[in-house]
Amino acid sequence: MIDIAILRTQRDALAASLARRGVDFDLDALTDLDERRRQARVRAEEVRANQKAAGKAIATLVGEEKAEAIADASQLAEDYKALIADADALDEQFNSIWVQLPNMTDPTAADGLEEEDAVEIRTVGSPRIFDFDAKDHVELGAELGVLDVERASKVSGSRFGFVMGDLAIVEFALIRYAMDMLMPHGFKPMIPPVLVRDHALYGTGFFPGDAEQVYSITDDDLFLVGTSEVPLAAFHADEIFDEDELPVRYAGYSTCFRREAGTYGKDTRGIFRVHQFDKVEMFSFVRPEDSAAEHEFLLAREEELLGGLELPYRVVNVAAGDLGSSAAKKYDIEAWFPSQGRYREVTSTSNTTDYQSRRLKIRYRSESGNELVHTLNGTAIAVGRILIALMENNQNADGSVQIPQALVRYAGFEQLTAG
RNA sequence: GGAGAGGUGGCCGAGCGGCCGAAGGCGUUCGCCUGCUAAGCGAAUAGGGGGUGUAAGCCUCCUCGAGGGUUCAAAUCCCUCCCUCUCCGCCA
Repeated sequence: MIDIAILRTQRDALAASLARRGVDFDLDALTDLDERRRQARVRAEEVRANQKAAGKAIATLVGEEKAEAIADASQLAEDYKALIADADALDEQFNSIWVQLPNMTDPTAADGLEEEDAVEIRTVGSPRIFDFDAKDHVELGAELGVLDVERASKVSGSRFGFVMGDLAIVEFALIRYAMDMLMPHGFKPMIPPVLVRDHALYGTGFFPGDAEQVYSITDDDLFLVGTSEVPLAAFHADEIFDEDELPVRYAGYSTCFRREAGTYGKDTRGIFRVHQFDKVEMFSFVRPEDSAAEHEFLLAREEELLGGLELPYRVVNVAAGDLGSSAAKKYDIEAWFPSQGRYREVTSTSNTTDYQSRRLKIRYRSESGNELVHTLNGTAIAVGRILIALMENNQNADGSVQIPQALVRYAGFEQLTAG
């Protein structure tokens, strides 16, 4: 949710921001509604103030005077009820529209509406040229006996996988690798709940917009998170930090659940796009003036992690129209996937400015009063896709897979081999 | 799943129809004092919306878990829901 003051004082900037996202909103109607709701509120409050004053006087009166005063106050109470109902209805009408507005777009976010409009910032490493027929991760995994998607579909349907044996150990290695890399930078390891209540999803901007991507446990009014960003952000809901506590950084490890509604026929092979995967997610709470730098900082951590795994990748600045509702700016890192012959997203880091903190009421005490913090998130390790990238990029002609040096100390072996 | 207790400001904790947005304590901040960062003294100290003002400020409304209700008046009474804790049962 963005600041309502922006509608009143920076309407042109808001209109420009929406235009860059390709979102169409009738701001004139919204401004009109905003004015009417405030007027209604003032009318109701005037009557309420009179009613309260009258009520206080009653306590000091007796007999007929008292009876008369009660009758008068009674009328005021009735009037107030009608007026406040009016004001509340207008508020509700306004808010239902307002929460749908996406975050203000950062001027440095790339122009364009589509995924393809992302602007490449840099490429690191280069795709490997194979002197043998490279296999994809499904084939490699099956032959090595470390990945089974066929049985997964028997058990759970499409878009699931069993990660097995040494490949499972590589996941554990990746997690520890990520934590060891992040902890020195002040990230606290967290294992959050993956079932959350709806306020956490509203607070992070996934509801109402992206509700169709979220698994719901209707019997208990709980929802499975698609990223630990959700519980990590909501962790500090309704709290006020002391300024010197900031920045607060977390590295959350959790399973992530996504319905992938509307992606039929897209990335259907293997575990590239699945309903369930594990991820280490970075999350930061910072002062507003620090968020742009923090965003670069998170990107730097992502590059450090990927670079350490020796994977070829490129960094892109995501187009305004492809940002999602809560991000003002977003960088994706795309690693090279040999079987697809192209770069695909493996991490994503967003500066959500005060969009989430406003909804979650996360503030800090500053000299000029309490202010909303800025929140940012970024993928440290999306396990499934990294496992694919490692297998496909580091495969040998005999179907074995080389483990990057940085992981060997955690995994305890240097290769994935059959048998 | 069964039985009970409770949800009040940064924290603890009183209040149980009107003088309560809320005693008292702790903490924090500012000032004073004391020949050292201790004690003591004084003051300030919840969040949010709206109006007005260049601003400091002033006015006003809402919030004592959430939402309804009773009443001229609700933290206080009634209803529904949520959450936490204790005991029992079950369980990784």
